[in-house]
Amino acid sequence: MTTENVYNKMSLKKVAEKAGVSIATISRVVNNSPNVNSETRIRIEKIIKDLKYSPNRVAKRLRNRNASGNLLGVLIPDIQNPFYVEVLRGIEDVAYKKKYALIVCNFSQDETKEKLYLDILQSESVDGLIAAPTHEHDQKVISLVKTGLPIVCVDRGLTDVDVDVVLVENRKGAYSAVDYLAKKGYKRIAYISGIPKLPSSRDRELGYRDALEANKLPFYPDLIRYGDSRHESGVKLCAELLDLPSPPDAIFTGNNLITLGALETIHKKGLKIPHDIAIIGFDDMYWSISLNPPLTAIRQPAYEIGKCAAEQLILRINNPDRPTSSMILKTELMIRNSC
Amino acid sequence: MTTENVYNKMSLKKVAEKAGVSIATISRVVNNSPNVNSETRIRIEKIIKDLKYSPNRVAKRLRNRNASGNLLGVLIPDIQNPFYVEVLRGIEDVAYKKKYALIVCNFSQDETKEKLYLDILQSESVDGLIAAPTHEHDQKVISLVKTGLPIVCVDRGLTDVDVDVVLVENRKGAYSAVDYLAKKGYKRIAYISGIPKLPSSRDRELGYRDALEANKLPFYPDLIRYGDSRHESGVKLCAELLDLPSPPDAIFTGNNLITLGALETIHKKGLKIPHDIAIIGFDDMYWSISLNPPLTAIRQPAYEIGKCAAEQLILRINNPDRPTSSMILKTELMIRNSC
DNA sequence: TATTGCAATAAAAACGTTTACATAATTATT
DNA sequence: AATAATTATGTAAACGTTTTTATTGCAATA
Repeated sequence: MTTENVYNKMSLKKVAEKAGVSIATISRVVNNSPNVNSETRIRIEKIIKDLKYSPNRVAKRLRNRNASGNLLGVLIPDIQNPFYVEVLRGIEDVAYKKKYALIVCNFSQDETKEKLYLDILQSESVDGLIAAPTHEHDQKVISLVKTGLPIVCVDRGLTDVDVDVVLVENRKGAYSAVDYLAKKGYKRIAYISGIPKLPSSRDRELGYRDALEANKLPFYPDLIRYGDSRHESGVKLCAELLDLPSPPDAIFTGNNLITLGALETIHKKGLKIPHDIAIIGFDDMYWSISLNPPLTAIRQPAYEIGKCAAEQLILRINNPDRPTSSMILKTELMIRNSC
Repeated sequence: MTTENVYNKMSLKKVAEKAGVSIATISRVVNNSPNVNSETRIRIEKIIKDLKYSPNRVAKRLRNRNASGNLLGVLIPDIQNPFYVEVLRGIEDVAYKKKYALIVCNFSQDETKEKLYLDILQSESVDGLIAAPTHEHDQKVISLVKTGLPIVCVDRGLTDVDVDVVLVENRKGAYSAVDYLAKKGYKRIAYISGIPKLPSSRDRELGYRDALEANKLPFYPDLIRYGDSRHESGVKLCAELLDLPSPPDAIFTGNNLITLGALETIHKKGLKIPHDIAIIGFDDMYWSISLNPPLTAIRQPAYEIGKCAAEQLILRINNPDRPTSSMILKTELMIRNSC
């Protein structure tokens, strides 16, 4: 285990020595600043290439804190959820194009972890942050916004503070799911909600209730269950519902992971979908078609959410004074065979 | 949009001024260095707390490059593959415990992107790197290893260089899958391979051939198809196989995404699993049980791979001269109903 | 009392940049 | 031809740390 090359890393200084010129000049050619003689520029460019010099991003960030460090922070609640993976892909694709690297922090719905990661991100002087806060009163994120750090919230908004946000029509989406169920003739429609303090969960509940009302279906408090947006919640709450004296004939699941959990329970009980129980999920997955049976679901444009968020963020970084914007993306009902 | 607090960030200097003492002393108390008067220490600790000082990680990394920067790089080939997501979770859990942050780079099987990300990672002075290189002769990663940067490879090894590695018994795993198929009486077993230049794909092919031979089944070159480890590969190559004059009666799929793609094709064609065609996948997913039908698969301990890799890496960072190690983890046959 | 040793602290350099300012050399303007 | 304006380059400070070296004060030793 030799460590020969570790200390070989090039620096402006070394290039400057080689070129017999000051480091300022090198810096100028690296950054395409004006006021450098074109012959010198060409000569230096060659040397830079020969020496394989590339600027040190750490020094750069230290020097110009919060600008041109080319580093973005991403704070997501649950990397196990395919929805966030897609969002991440969207972010990553635009970040890559614009030469930004990403510090990805997955806080696993754990507020302590979230706080720690936000501190780290700040301490790393990221140029900007894309975050899905734990809830709309997330103090830590709010104070970070107040700090002036460019931030875009995805999936979840923030109250009491003016911030860019990209969301999805949760209420409408949920409405269309439950309405579809009702129109199909299901009478006892249950809702398994994700973490109730999330605005998105609440909006979906609102859509659920809207649709019941619009279809003149009674609302049974027993048929709504609150979980924590995880697979286990789906497993457990679905079992509770099915074990009810008068169980539901259809279930609307609040997110990806809950859907998967609910399916697991249904299959374990040997129930037939949609004959014994129908199911419709909020959040589609590209392999929903391979489920048993192919899952009918509300598709969120996850990739686009990430893409828009990253674009918004970069716009804000380059122009901190632009007015804040909220983008609300549309959902889509993907009809397959689970109801 | 006020930016009031941006420049308020505390620094050693500001704390030192407040405390009427030099920044060296502050640094010493922050790092629990010896030789500081215990009264002074207590007094300063209070001030640090009052002022909410926390050290700047960027400056720290610039000062001690490649040590105690508390930043790790992760280079993964495809974030859409649930396998890597699990690996990432494993890495993240141990990183979090040891106070490391992660720069996650997903190169989407794109070598250009991979190179760029490796440059960035190096330029960010990460303390160490966990990587799944594009293939075993990956020059860029090899040269990075030679540089002395602590690296551990996951899922894929590296030739011509001594590096820590955590792998899985690919050949044995594939063998047990195909052997299971053969013992069940399937005669024409196909294999849809991931990218053939990956050692893991080749090892799985070896296991496939071993099992055919051990079960005295003929090897039909037509029944082996090479793809690129993506969903689309599974869709397309599975269709090719099914359209053969004499199609296979069972398919062994080389990874997660290929499995999902193959399932999609099978379902689209209206074929019944396992009646019309059997399938067994390399890589389990926690929702495999919810597939149609529940999928029989070879489980890789993905989370553990990530966990081990991160542990190895941190050990190496703390002791660069320890001998390199390779960990080979076991696979497990998860029997369900797809064959 | 003069020397030594030790503990506590300060001073300063270094990491690799960018940039405001200063200076030198060249060109344009009158 | 003298001056102003412009261009090219250099110098040095700053970003926030850690660490080596230097300095101070004080107690212990002879």
